[in-house]
Amino acid sequence: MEKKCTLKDLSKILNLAISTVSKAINNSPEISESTKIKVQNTARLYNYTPNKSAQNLKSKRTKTIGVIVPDLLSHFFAMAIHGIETEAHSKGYKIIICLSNESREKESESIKTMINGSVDGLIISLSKETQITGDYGHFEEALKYDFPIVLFDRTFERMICDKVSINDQLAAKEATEHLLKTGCQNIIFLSTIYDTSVGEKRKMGYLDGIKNTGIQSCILKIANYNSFEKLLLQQLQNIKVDGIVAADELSAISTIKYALKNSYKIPEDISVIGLTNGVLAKNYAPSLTVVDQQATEQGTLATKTLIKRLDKQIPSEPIEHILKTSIIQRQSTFP
Amino acid sequence: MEKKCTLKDLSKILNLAISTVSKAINNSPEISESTKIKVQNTARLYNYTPNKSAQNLKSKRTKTIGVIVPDLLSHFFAMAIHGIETEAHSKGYKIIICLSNESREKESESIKTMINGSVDGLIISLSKETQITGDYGHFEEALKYDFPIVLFDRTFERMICDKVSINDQLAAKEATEHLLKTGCQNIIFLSTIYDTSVGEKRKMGYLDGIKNTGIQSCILKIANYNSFEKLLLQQLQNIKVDGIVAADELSAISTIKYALKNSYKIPEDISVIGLTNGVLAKNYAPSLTVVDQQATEQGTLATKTLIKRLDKQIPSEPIEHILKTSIIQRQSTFP
DNA sequence: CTGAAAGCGCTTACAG
DNA sequence: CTGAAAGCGCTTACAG
Repeated sequence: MEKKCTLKDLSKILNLAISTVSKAINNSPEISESTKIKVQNTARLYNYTPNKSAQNLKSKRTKTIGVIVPDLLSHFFAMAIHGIETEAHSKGYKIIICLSNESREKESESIKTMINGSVDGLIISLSKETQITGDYGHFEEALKYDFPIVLFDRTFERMICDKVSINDQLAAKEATEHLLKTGCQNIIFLSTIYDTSVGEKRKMGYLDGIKNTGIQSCILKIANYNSFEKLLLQQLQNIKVDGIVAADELSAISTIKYALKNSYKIPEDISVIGLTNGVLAKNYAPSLTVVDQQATEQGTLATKTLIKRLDKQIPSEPIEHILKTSIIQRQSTFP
Repeated sequence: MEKKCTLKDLSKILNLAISTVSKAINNSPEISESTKIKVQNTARLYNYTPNKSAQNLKSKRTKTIGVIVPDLLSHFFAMAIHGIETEAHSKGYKIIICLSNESREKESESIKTMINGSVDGLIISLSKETQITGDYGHFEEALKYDFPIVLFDRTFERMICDKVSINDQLAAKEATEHLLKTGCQNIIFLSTIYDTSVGEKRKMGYLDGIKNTGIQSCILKIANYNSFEKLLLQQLQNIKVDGIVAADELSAISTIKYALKNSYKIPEDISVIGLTNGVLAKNYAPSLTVVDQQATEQGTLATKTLIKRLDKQIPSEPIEHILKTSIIQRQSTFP
């Protein structure tokens, strides 16, 4: 491995001071055209590129953003990160990704290793465990030093920092109202994520949606996909159901799958609406009507907000963005 | 924003030399137990954490790995990155992710910004454009300096570096043979990606598979999903077909969808096998038999190889790993 | 216009 | 056992 060329190497080769070489390379107006050209040419010749760690050490900025998400395999986070990366890249930032795997411990560890000069700011969607335990101690240090953090999607209202989210409660309410509009009279809420803040909000939205309609609320919690079919069938046989609001994409698709398998017609017997969009929703037969969670947009906006914060382009009070969701009408509900 | 505590700060507080403080914190045997304790306590008290950029500058190592992939939205890469992150994390490495968006330009840019002391090594899956143009000039500099690179999945045989991949041609051959084994006699190959290197290899594998079986080869190319149903039906009415090898996941799922819609039974009338695994394949009804591309495993192995290379635990000649693919038997083919 | 010097925050070989 | 000094590679205020 050849050694990388440094300013010092160039200065020796060119017989100039290191500082002169540095300025010439950075196109400082202090330096004469002729030496600039000379320096830049030999720099190119020797494939000189400035050492990032050294630059970061001086500038106290790394031009990288840390991202901590629960996982990458769910389409939502993959899309969000896509949005984050695209926006970051367009502003000259790189992103470092850490996965919390829904574990508070790993989230904590990631925060710790990233806030020590590895990144300029953090974009985080909270892990399930953090939300369940309600223990936000691992954010204390970062917040104490005013380390810039933007929370997105899975946020925590009492944390003082910038936030980007959708109104999950409203989204679920609109989903419920959509079913009402298409004529459903017995709408239940099905959730496999009832222990997250998002799951809770969506449930509340469902309750909002049926308020004053005379519909009896009914919430079907399913902890494990192994018992999905059994629990769903029990429910369908137990009370009349003609509409289901599912708290996420996979549970909505599973609902359709098992309902069809047991000879229910979708949407004739049961309309199904899901609370996130993804490949499954789009390509399933029947395709799934969903409330879009604006994954890419959340990522993009979180990044924009963070960079503005870093550039001190926004007032010091935390900003909270709430994105509008929209319903994508497909085949699992009546038009 | 309070200033972060540094060694210098601690040394002033403790009335010790910076070097002593540094050694005490790093548990050097040179330092007496008593001062170690004193130093470590006040370090904790002041929330001291070493500055990463400074450490990197000294050690010339960043303990981070750069990852460049074409996109994140395809399940394959999301899984691969999942594997990379998990393995990297377990070895104390962070990962920086850049997306090439299938563009050679962006790939090149990412390489350039990462090899300057931002990361210790690179894991890359080549962009489509790079593969089509065959222009690998942007790797020259990195290779010249023996910068550690591991290529995975979309590799380039003439590049001298470590590689991890599967044998696409063999995978398609095995898919075809799987259909033969289950009794199919009229097997066609369906592809929407016939213009990529991978698509070409899979087609070759199909041809390998039917060689010496007396089966008439038939390749159905579909350029656009808008005409998918029409072209598929034409084909099915035109000649007898009882088995379809689809070149990727979505085209396999679409095949099932439109076949079912037109009253063909899967697998009774037509068996379908797809060449990548993903959420769709797993959750569709019927679920799709696939040749698994070992996404996570490719990611994991690429990371292991890279870290071994960084630790100089492997001989200097490049290593090429070819992972065995395996068939995941599901409902779209007979057992 | 060029250069010497200080400093970013750390580590480590060397003295004492 | 403790500390002074050099150095990682860069930038920049200050002299000349």
